[in-house]
Amino acid sequence: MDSERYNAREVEPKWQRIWEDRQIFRTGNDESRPKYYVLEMFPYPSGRIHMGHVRNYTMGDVIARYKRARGFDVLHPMGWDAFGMPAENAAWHNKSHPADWTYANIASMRTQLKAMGLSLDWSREIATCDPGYYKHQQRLFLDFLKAGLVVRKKSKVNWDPLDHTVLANEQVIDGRGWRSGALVEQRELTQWFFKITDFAEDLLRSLDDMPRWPEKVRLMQANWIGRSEGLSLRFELEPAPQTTAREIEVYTTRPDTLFGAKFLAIAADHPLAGEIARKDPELAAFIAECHHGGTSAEAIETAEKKGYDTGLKARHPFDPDWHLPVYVANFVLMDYGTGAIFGCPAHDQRDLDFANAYGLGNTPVVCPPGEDPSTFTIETIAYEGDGMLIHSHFLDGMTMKDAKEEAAKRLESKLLGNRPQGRREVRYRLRDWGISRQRYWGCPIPVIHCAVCGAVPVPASDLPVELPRDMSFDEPGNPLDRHPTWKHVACPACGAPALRETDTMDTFVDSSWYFVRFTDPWNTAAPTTPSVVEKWLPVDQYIGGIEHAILHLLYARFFTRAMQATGHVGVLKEPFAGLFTQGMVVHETYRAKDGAWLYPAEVRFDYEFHGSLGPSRRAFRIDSGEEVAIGAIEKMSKSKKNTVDPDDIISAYGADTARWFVLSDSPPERDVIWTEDGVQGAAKFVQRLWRLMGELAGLAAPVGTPFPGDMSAEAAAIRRAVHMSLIKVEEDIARLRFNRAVAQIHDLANKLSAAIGAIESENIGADIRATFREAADIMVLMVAPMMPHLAEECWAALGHADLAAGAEWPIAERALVVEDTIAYPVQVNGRKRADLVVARDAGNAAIEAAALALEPVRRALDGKPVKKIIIVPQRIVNVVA
RNA sequence: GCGGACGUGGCGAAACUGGUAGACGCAAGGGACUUAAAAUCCCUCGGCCUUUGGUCAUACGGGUUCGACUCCCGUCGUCCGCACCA
Repeated sequence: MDSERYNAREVEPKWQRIWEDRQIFRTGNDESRPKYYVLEMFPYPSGRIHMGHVRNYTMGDVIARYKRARGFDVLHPMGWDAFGMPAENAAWHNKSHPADWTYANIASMRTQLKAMGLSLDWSREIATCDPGYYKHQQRLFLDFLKAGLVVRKKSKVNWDPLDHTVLANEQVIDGRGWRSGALVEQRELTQWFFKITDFAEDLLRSLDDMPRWPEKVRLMQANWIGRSEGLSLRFELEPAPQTTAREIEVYTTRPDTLFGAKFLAIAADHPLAGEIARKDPELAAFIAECHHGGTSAEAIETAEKKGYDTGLKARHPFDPDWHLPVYVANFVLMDYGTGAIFGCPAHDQRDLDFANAYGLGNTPVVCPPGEDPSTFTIETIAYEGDGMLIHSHFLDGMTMKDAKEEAAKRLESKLLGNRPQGRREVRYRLRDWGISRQRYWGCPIPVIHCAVCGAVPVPASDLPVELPRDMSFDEPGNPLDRHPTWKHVACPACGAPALRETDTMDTFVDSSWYFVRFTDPWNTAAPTTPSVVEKWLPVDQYIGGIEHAILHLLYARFFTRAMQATGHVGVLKEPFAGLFTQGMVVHETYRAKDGAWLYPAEVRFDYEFHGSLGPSRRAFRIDSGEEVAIGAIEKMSKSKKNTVDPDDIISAYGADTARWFVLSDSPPERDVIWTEDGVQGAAKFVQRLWRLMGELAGLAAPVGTPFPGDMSAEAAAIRRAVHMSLIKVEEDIARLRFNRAVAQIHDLANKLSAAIGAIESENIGADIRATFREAADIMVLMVAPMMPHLAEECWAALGHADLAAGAEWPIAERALVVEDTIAYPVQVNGRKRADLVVARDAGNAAIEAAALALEPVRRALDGKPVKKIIIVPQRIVNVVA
């Protein structure tokens, strides 16, 4: 028998070359087969792929190859998210140019990806740093500008003092820059914004219509958009010397609690606070103090509620003689609502904390169910739930909902200064997307600033505004701004000397439309070809990390809408019909006595036994023998040295082994633990499958042999197992449950090995030979999406002249898996006691009689009378005694 | 604080719509082959007991049901997101 080992190192490049020569993964734009667009989030070209990429791209590739086999016209492209700060940092450290650094990284990562055997259409490759790409992005910017979707406004921005750049709110995590980790400062700058808030309602509402997105992601986006329905309400101020202002506008979602109001509070940044502070140094000092408060989670958590009494008095809207004090308070935010609130201590914890600190008291106006309104009081814990209105005049006895409605209605029809005093309003937490970045390595914003004409768009014919090549990166700040000539241009409108915008776009802009560009990357005249976009979008299956649940995915959803509004996309709205967020690749950490982290390759393991406690595992340094602490299993990171380089795995075991392993152990949405044992297990299975297919090739009938008329029971049983596996693997791949598909294939391999073992005679029947032919072919085609190289090699060994990658998916014969007997587990009082095999068409009476006749059932019944017998067809029999 | 997810052998896990808990794999132990090793093949592998059987067991405590890993209530723990959003 052929005992040759499968040599992935030789075989894999061979098939990769053949695939490439025959261009079988090229996708045209004018086929009529049903389309399927698979996309994995494109990588940042850091220089090396990591295991996370391997997992991500393998999953997408399995789907792409499977869908191709099922007759779909599959689009599966790849590109590079190539702008961003690491290139500039590298330029600064190594004196290399960001473009050179980036393109060199792309070249080496492309080689690595190709070694994985991914079925990608490389003819559509794009890099966002390529002028041929960002030219179109600038065009989109200008079209958005014309459509009113871009605005320039002065605003307070999050300034990252380490990266010298502006960050979007989404990029500030716990008060720190998402990349640098530096404490973010507030600065006032004039910035370009995309008006994502114009689409807030639609972005929120459409989430309900995205069944193939994880619930978790939709929820995160909904929370982020943060819709609230409330009332804008103006309080009249008593005349006072501090200010000429006659009113304060607050925003509230709880107009039902107006009769519980004890104070008004405005933000430290509120214009009125600023006005009063000019004449009131004590208030000025208080405002300054508010600004110094940290924005970190801990700082907010522990921050005391503090306020400053302005001395102003506001009139209660339902009782002009009722005056409320007006405070400046540290817990009121200027950038939400109107920057002012009314405080109802009994029903808002923050207000209660504040009221208790300043002795303002509280009046409960909502009585929880089951409480006695006459005795219900609030001390230190506010009641924020539903209930019945009390102490509230005309609202008394109403539910919260009715009271909100009634209060809103009255305030809408009540006039203050010729305008309704209250106005219903929907507010969002979502802010406009600030895209200006003070960096070199990004897409230039195509605008020229003219002293006379203002901000003038660069004419479309002048695009792209290209980044200058001759740069220096030895100082902090924006290199483009320091360039001696680049920014000096003539105003396109009046011809006078003018200055280019030197800010570049947030790199999230680049990734907000790349999936659209992939549909027709050859169009040099326009960003998209709408008819082609129509054909391919939406992406049928998008796969990437959960870390992009909010930022990237929300921006891309916005962009699709904005592109639709500007005619670059047709009727489509949602870019990603199906979203899958895969888990991370994690690994144990190892730490020496001196605290140094060690690579997995520097450690060996021993097992010790402690009786029933099970084995314990210890780790030792290979070089010194010193014992090493086995640490937590964590996301692979260079700093903790718990990384495994895909290149090493591929050269040691082959791409198929790596692919098989990342698919096999854990459900794809969960983290997978990378272990050396696991990889070896995968490698062993590669060899085992190769041997098994070799054995079957020797026993199987030639390709194309029909089944004989007479099939033995053995042959029928094998066919049943094969087709059962096929059905399950189809279901599992369709639902992205790759770990189950892997288990199923293992199982079938076990069964086929057993079948071969059971057949020892020299003269194997024609039925068995034909069955083995079918079994081997189906097995190989099922494995092909996951281990494509091994599949090709087996396919050829099995006598096929064509490519497995081009073969059609086998047709599962469902009739085969139906058995003519059914094995029922028989329970007595819900506890399994016996098995019962009956004919498929046996009636209930026959099943009951047979079940009661079983010896273990009689024993379990122990003479007790049977109350009833439950028979669930095809499932179970339960005898209730 | 608010919202969400999760909790099953030594480990990763599986279990369909409420129907045989632990498929499949890893690790481990025993055996075969071998001068030896690797590779390969076979057997065992949740706990306990009086072991052709019984009993307990899906974080813990209750409930619904003929039947619960699955549904409901409560407790504990872990992880994730948001966070003074009025």
